[in-house]
Amino acid sequence: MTSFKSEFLNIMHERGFYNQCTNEEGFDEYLADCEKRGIPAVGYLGSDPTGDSLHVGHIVPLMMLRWFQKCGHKPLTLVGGATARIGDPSGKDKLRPFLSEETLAHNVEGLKKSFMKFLRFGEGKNDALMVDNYDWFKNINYLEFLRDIGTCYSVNRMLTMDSVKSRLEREQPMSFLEFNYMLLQGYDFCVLLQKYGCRAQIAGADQWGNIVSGTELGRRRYDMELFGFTSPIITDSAGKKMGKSEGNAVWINEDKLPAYNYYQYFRNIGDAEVGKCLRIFTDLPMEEVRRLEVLQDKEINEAKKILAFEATKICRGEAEAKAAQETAIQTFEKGIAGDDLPTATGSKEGVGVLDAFMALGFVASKGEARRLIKQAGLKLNDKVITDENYIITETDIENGNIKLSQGKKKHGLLILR
RNA sequence: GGAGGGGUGGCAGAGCGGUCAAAUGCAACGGACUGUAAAUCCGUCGACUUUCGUCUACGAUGGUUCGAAUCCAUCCCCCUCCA
Repeated sequence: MTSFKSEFLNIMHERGFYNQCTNEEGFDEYLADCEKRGIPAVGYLGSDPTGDSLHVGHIVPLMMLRWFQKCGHKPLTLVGGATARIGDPSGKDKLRPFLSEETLAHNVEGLKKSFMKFLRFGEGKNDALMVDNYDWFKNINYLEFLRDIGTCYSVNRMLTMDSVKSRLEREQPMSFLEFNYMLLQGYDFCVLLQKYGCRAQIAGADQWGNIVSGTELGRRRYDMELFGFTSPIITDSAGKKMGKSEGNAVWINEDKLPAYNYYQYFRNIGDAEVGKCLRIFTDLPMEEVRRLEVLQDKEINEAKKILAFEATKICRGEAEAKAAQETAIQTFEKGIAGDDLPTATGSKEGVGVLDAFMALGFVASKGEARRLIKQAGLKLNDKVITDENYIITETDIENGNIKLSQGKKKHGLLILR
């Protein structure tokens, strides 16, 4: 096993966060030196506010930053207010739609909330700081920018960057606007270097090109070595990106997804993913991870519960995680309905089954509910519903609840009032 | 500015006057098997009512026709090449 001098890189390697580094030895030396002298190294993670919450796919670099902080270093979280106005061409075939000012402002707030779940912000020497690149880009002078920064970039080189090259190869259009994206991100890095002494950028593997853009600019323009460090893109055993549940993204912010659903996402993870997820999505010590990931067959469910609980705890807090877990145990193991299940309300006069499932949001239309009934996919208090015209009334209350289920995994409560 | 190509359901992508609610693939969902896993098999996959049926939908608006996603006109948007 490779051994690094710095605690941070050792952890990254051991937990499966390590994908690629611009200069492994140099970065290791730098970090080890900081750690030894008790001076925090400064590293940043950038994210464009193209949505109003991050989802599990974004957690990987966030967790890296979390460990970075735990190792005594100082994380910066950059919100790409400016870069979101451009659109990162990496991995995209099309120009992104422009976002309105209101949407951007709303998204920035959402992003900040997401960040705060994973890092400790404040004024202390290794507390995290939030910055927005719109602050330095909004008043930038185009001519100066071109002369200062543009001279450091060779178009020949830019054309070889993957984000650009793949577009050209697939004969997809790329606007000049997007072409400039890497200059902005490169410039960000250097601004943070000058303002905060930031020498490291941490991100997902898809950001490699943009990171290199920054390290090269740092060397050319400021004669400073910057480090880039990326995580692998986390995929499931089928090779698909993780982070979708029931066709929807698994959001970090609670207003986008209840803790119970968040918990269930991890509870339902594939066997093959358990070890990987324990390393990446939880803070559990490695001895514990190693113990859990070797569990087989039914026992692996215990590992999944711990994974789900620990992951939910980080993102939603311990109380929420406990409530979610309790509800899951009640619902799935004891067969009675837990309190944290999604609920819908209906009239005391009685509610048609089709409407009840609509109200819970389990089905998008009555037609869909009918189909599911034909397929024996809907249940009322664990009994398969066969009559689509059935009216649910108070006589259906069992154990104090009316439990509605779709398939085996989606459960909800109906409250009559 | 000139020439050409294109805009179809969550995505990809057929259809090119009726038999089109629209092939096929992916995704998604339900069932069987299981462990709230994976793989596999079966089924479903616009809306309303389910029995017939009705309505909305193939960039937008008009038109031709008994009948249009399919033809025509105008407009909007996208792409490629040339200048």
